[in-house]
Amino acid sequence: MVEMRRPTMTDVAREVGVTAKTVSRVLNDDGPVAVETRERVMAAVRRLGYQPNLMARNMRVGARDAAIGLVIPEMGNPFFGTVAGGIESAVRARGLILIVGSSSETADLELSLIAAFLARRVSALMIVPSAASDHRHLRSERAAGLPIVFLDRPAVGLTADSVVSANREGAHSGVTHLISYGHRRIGFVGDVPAALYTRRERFQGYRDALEAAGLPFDRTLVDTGHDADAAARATLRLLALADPPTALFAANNLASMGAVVALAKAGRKDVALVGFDDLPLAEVLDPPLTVVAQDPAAIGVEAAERVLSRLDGDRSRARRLLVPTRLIVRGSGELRPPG
Amino acid sequence: MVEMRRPTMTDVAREVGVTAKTVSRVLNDDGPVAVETRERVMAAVRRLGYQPNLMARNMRVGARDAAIGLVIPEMGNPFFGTVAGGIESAVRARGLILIVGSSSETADLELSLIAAFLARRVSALMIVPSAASDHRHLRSERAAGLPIVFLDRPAVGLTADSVVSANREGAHSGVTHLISYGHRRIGFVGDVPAALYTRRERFQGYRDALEAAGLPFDRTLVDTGHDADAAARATLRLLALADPPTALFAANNLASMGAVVALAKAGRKDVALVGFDDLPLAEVLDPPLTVVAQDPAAIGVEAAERVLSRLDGDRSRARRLLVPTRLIVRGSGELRPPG
DNA sequence: ACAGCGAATGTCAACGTTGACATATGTCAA
DNA sequence: TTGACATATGTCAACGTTGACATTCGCTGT
Repeated sequence: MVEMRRPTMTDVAREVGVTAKTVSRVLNDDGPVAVETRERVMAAVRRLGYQPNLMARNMRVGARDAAIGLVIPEMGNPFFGTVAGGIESAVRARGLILIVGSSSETADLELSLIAAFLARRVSALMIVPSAASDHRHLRSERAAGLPIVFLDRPAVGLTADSVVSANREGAHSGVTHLISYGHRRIGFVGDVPAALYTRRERFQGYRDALEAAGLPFDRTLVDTGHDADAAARATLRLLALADPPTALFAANNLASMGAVVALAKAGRKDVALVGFDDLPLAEVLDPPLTVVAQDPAAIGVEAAERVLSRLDGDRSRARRLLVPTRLIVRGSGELRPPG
Repeated sequence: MVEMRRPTMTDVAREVGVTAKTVSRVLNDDGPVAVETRERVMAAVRRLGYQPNLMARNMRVGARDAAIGLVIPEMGNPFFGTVAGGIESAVRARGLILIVGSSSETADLELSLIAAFLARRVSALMIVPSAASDHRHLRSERAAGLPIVFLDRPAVGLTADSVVSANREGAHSGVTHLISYGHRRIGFVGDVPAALYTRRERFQGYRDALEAAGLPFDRTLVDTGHDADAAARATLRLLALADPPTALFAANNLASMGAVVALAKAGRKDVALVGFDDLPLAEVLDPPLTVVAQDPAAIGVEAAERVLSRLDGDRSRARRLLVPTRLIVRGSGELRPPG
């Protein structure tokens, strides 16, 4: 099998006996072309398996690629997958295509992904920033008119649109819910402190709720796990305290999974639990898991619409959009403290 | 704020007082450049915020884009998300970037995504085919040397590499497991028949297992649900039969979720269940869910390695790679039939 | 003193496509 | 018959980059 060079417009043109420009006219429905010529061109296109070269086209017309670059921390996490799905469905009608890269939650990879996207002249950037990243370097791009929207977490060092969950409010409502069922010692299981925006916001919501109820903040009730296993261990440490919590607030989906597993394995069906972010099968757990549900698809859709309106020339100032959360009451958050 | 034109190599060159070629040499570490010139060029690059234009570069050098196009049915489904994650991690070291599009399980969208990828001159295609698609149109690309690998489901009308789960074997082992616990009437809950490769294979594994055990095949025990809700309804229909199954085999993750939910809501903890594809939290369900686990990350990694070796010039004939499944015994599949 | 050489840089064309403009042919009204 | 005009096509250059080749300069060895 001979390795064939891919046909160009010129090849098609030669085949038909016209110039490349005529082929271009046919393919772009530009200018007048005789019906018969059009047909012969299309036939040659099919016969040769011609595929237009978007790189050359974009370069010639000085246009950016009809693609949107998306940076997420991990592909496997269904939260981000659903966000990406929301974006895709929202931009599809515009003929835009999504380029996705995962940063593994590192600033380095995030940076090189962004560079890769910029080198491909994407039409817009959508970024879920990793913990330690800084976005000052994007200022010149923003000045050049590139739409940049941040998702789930806001930009650092750059004024730009962002679409995030109502983290603080959501955490506040979840913790307040536990308090309303009589709990006074409520554990917090979340990500590594400080670094991550969502963790900070949700933690603040937790503290606000305690304070609003006149409950003391006890730092021994706060523990950390960056994945489900670590969260499970953190949960067990909290339960082993001399004066243990009667309820837990898990600040993200992995923390929730860890807490659920730890409670189940320890046979502790008496400990109340509210998770941030919904989980599949939460309703059939024992007890069914009460959660503060986010709406990842809506985050994606809203962010995509922000991008589209920027592409349409919206020059209004950058906005932060809060996507509301919803408390879903299922059982685990309505257990009362013993005694 | 003035909308700035993005700087080109020529702009950088003018700034430094050299020609574009010298800037090119600096940026590509090509040919000799005086240390001082190099430094001044780099300074100008930073000052202007110059980003190389990959489209122009690729066109000039006649190279394909260092990107891989991936078509999956849905972004939100964690199975495909994990597959994509596996691919990404495997190709990252090669500096390749992933372009993902979702076909929503339709042949039309799949086709237009593939066209979009080809127009961008991706270095390789990775495709999870949708139900009704045909891949004859890719023959010329394959002949031109483009690596094309199919995942989860094989190609139709095209000889190409594919990486799929050991569906038939896995289903066989799951059903055989149920049989070994004394079940003789085993229900099958899966996708819409016929169309989908995975459904066909798993169904065949189910039938093979019955036959190997000398059990009759009863078509009334086979029902269909294309999503979790539909699968839940299918499960309830099966349980309502005059002579109902004592065990169920759920042929994919959504079917499993539907079956789990239906059994839980109906309070039927006596019905045995084995699911195909693992679920998060399966271990803490009541009873814990026994599954035939796939390894989506491994599918992604294997497929990516296939692509990389093809890119490295491997011209051996197309292979189908089976990624083994693993029976994870947790409880739901070890319930014995009543009586 | 000078050929010979390597280092540093420049010139030019080309990748595939399309915008701007030019040309050729046919049609129709005056 | 002329010219005005629309239709159909062609020519040329340019997008930003880099390969091939040319030029300039200072240095070395003889």
